[in-house]
Amino acid sequence: MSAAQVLDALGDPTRRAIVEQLSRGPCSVSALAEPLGITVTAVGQHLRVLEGSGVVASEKLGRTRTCRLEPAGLAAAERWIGNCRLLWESRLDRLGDLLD
Amino acid sequence: MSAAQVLDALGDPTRRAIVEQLSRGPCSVSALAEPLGITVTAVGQHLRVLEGSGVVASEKLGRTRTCRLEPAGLAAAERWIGNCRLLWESRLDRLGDLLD
DNA sequence: GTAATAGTGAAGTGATTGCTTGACTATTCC
DNA sequence: GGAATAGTCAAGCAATCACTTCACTATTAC
Repeated sequence: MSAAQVLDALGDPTRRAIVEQLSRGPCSVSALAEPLGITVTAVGQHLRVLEGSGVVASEKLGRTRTCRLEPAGLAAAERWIGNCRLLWESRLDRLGDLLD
Repeated sequence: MSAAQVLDALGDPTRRAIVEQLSRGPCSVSALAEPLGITVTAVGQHLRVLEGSGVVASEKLGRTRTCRLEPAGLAAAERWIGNCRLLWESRLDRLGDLLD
């Protein structure tokens, strides 16, 4: 669940659409595929990436797999981006202090 | 400077390394290329993507181009991820309330 | 002026990737 | 039992992508 894996996973528009859909609630594979206009096979491939990065979790009950968001995965990416931004902004702050 | 463009840009390990380097301070193109072990041409191509997404800004003085981080671009991606996560977490909270 | 430095542009290449089809394996419903 | 449903696996394909080399244009240094 490294930030690198998560950002790799979020670097694709279809996977972002899946994440957006899952943020509104758990979902089956075919329910994810339908609004995207792609096959369930394609969704399965994206899910493998999303699960591998820790952004999504799923479990199969009977013949349907239910997918849900894994907030900790998203949080890892948020921290990476936030850290870069804050590092830079603190530099800006120090520069501001120097100018005062 | 849409979140989609920023996440597309951050979906590549080399571009993330460039962002990490720039978070420690402004940098020339060749100074970015050296630790990465790639050509300045390759860095220039990545910079075009990063600038197009609003994560990086640069200006050319004389013959050297100085690149710096643009915090607003990173913030846009943070907001997108945070929004997905919070939407889902608030659902979890409501579920918790129901169970009480 | 000449030489070295910093970067840009065009073209090519090999690898990756997002997606499809077709065949197959459970599971549920009648 | 048989038919429909939900998903998985293996191959294959077209497009994108990250990177290179080579040629070229400023700018700076001697």
